[in-house]
Amino acid sequence: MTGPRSHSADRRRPATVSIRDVAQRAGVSIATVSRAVNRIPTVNPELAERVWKAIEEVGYLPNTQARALVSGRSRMLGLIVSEITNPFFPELVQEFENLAVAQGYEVLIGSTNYEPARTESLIRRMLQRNVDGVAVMTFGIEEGLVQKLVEREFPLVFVDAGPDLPNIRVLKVDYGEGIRQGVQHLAALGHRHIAFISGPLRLRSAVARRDAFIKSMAELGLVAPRDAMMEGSHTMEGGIAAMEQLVKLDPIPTAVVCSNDMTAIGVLHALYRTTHKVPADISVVGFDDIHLAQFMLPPLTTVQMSCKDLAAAAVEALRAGIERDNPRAAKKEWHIPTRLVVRQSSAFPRGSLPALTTRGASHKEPRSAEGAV
Amino acid sequence: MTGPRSHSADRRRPATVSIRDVAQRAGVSIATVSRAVNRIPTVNPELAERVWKAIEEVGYLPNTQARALVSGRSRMLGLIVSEITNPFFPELVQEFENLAVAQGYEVLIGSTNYEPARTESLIRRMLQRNVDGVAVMTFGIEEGLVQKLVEREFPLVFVDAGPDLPNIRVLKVDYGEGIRQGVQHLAALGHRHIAFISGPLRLRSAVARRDAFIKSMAELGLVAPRDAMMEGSHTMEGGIAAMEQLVKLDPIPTAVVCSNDMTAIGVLHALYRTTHKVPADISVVGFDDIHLAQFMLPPLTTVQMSCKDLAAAAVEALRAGIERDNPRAAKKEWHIPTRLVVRQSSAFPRGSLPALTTRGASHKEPRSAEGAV
DNA sequence: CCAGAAAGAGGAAACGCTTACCAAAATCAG
DNA sequence: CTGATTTTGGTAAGCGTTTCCTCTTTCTGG
Repeated sequence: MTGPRSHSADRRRPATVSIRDVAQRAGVSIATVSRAVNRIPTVNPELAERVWKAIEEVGYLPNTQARALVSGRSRMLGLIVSEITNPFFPELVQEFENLAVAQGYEVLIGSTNYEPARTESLIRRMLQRNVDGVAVMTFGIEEGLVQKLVEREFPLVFVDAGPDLPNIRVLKVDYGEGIRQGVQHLAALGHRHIAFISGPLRLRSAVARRDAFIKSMAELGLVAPRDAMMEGSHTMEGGIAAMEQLVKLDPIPTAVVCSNDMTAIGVLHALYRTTHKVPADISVVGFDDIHLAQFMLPPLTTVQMSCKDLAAAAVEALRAGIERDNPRAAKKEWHIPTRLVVRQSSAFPRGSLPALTTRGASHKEPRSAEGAV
Repeated sequence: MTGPRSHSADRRRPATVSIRDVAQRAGVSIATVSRAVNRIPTVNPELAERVWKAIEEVGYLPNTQARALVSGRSRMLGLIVSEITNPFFPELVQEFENLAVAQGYEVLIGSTNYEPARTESLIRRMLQRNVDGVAVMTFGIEEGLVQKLVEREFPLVFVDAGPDLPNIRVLKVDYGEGIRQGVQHLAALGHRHIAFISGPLRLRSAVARRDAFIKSMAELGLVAPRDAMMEGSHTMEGGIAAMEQLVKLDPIPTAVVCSNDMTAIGVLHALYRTTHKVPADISVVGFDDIHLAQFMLPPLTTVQMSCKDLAAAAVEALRAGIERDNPRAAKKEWHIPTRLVVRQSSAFPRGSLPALTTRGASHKEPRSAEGAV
C-alpha cells in the first residue's frame, strides 16, 4: 500500500508516480513537495532534504502537462523552418535545441516545405500545444501566418523582416557584408561576368540577398545582365535548372554566386554534367557555409552565416519576449554578421593567368586570401 | 462581458479561450461542448451544429495539455536519432512527422550525438513530457537507455535489435540483400580488392552492416584483408580518415563499400585530395541513398534504405503499441528491404577495360545495370 | 393513458500540479 | 509573561479537459 501506485487506481497506462506519493513518503504535504521541487527558499532545509530523498526513492518526475496547465506556461518553444531536409536547417535546429534545453525549454519543430497549408496547420498545432513562443526561421514569411499569432499577442521571432509590434522581435542578417566580400573576391580575381542564382523571390530574404548582390556589383561598376540573374528555389534541383540556362549564355559567365549552398551544390553538379571545370572554367560561390560545403568537390567558397549566432539570437530574443522580467525585454532587433570563406571553387577566370590546372591540384592554386577577406 | 476572456481574469499571458466560453456562447454545458468536439454520437445534431458555430465564432482551440492531463495520453511521440545533422535523419524525421501528424500526433525530436549524457537527458525529458511512445532510430542502442523506459512499460520501437519484451517492437532492416547486390555489382565489374568502411562498431547496426559485407564477399569466394576493413564514424570526417589509410595499402583496393553515404562522401573528398579518380581508379559504394547522393560528383552508387518505409513502419509499430485496440497490436517485427541503386561512382577497375575516360564523360560509361540489380 | 425504458444534456469529480491564503508554531519586544 | 511579528507548513482553489452519474425529457408498449 505504500508503493508508487498506491493512491491512484491504475486504469491509466503509465504507472505514474505523483507528487502525492512523494509527500506521503516524506511525511509532508504536497505543497511542501512542490515548494521543495521549485526551490522556494521558505522551505526548511531539513524538510527539503527529506523531500529530495523521497523523490529519489519513488522515482518521481514532475508531470509537465499539469505544470503547464496551472502555470499557463508550457516551457515549449516552436521552431518553424522552411525545409528540414536542407542541411542548413538541421544545423540550426541542433544549436537552437541545445540552447533551449539548457534553459529548460523543449522544442517543437516544424517545416513548412513552402506550402501554405502546411504552415497553417503548423501554427495551429503549436498554438494548441501552448508553446510559449515561436521562432519563424523560414527566411521569408508567408503572410497570413503572422496574423493568427499576432492576434494572440504571442512572443514571436522572425528573420530579416517582421511587423513592428510589441511582441515581435527580428533577427537582421547582414547580407550586405558577406556578399560584398564575395563579389569583391571574384572581381579581384578578374571576373567581370558574374551571374547570380537567387532563392524563390516571394521570400523576402531571397530578395534581400539578391539586392545585396546587385548593390555589391554596382559598387564595383559592374552590372549583371538580366539573363544572368536566375531565380532558383534554394534546392539542388533549382541550382541545376538555373545553371543549365546560364551555360547557354554568350558570353558565358565566368562566375556564379548562389543564394545558398544547396543551390551551389546543384550548380556544381550541373557543371559536372556539362563537363565544365570548377573553378577553371567557372567559379562558384555559395551562401550559408553548411558543414557539407567544405567537403564538396571542389570545396565550396561560400558566405558564412553562422547558425550558432542565429540560434543564439533566436533563443535570446524568444526569452526576452516570454520572460517579462528579462533584462533584454526591450530589445527588438538582433544583428547577425556574415563573412566570406574562401575555398577552392573560386579562382582566376580562364585566360587571365596561363595554364592553370584544375581538379585534384586546385587546392594548391594561388588564392587571394584564406578565410575572411 | 461576453467576449472570449469574460470568465477568466486575464492574469495569464495567452488570452485563452476555453471550453467554457464556447459553452456560454452556444448556450449549452461544457460537457456537451466536449462531446461535440470529440464527435460523440449521442449528442443532438442540432446542438452539435450550434456548438461548432460557437467554436468558430470565439476561435476556440482545445488545450492539449488539459486533454493530456485527464486522458493520460499526450498524443506526442518521441523520435530519437543519433545525429540530426546527418542528412539521412532529416529525411527520416520529415517522413515520420508527416505520418505522425496525419494520425494526430505531435513529435518530439532529439539527437543523441552518440553522447550517453545527452541520451540520458533526452529520455528524461521525453518521459517528463509524457510522450505516448518513443522510436529509437539511433541504429544501435546505447544500453542503459532501454532500462529506464522498459521499466515504465513504455511503447518502444527499436531498429535492428531490441529486447524481446511485450511493449517493444523492432524494425529489422534487411542489410543482407542490398549489400549483397552492391558486392555482386562490384565483383561483376571485375573488382577483387574491395575495402569496407564501417560505422562505429559499438553500434549493433554498424556491426550488422559489416557482417553483411563479409558474408556477401564470402559467397563470392572473396575475402577482404583485415587492413581493408576500416572503422569509420558514419561521418564525412570518418570517411576521410579511413580512406587516407586505405590508399596507403599495397595493393590499393579498387573499390570501397561504405556503411553510410556520409562516409562515402568523405571518401570522395579524400580521393579528390589525393588526386585519385572516381570511378576510374577506385569505385565507391555508399549506403542509405540520401537525397544528396545523386548530386555528388560523381553521382553515388549506393544501397537504398527507404526512409519512407522506415518511418512508416516506425509510426505503425508505435501505434500498435499505444492503441490497445490496434489490429496490429500483436505484431512485433517489421521488415525493411534494401536495394542497390547504381549510379556513376562505380565502374570497371582500371586495366580491365581499355581507356576509360572518367570525369565529365563518366555518365555515359557502360554500366552493368541501372537501378536494382 | 401510464409505467418503464431510452436518449440526451447537465453537474461535478477527477487528472497532477502551483499558489494564494491561513493557521500554527516559534521568535521577539516590551 | 503577554501580545505582536515572523517563519513555515497545510488546506484548498483552481488550470481546461474528460467522463461518470444523475436528472429530464421523450418515446414505446401494454
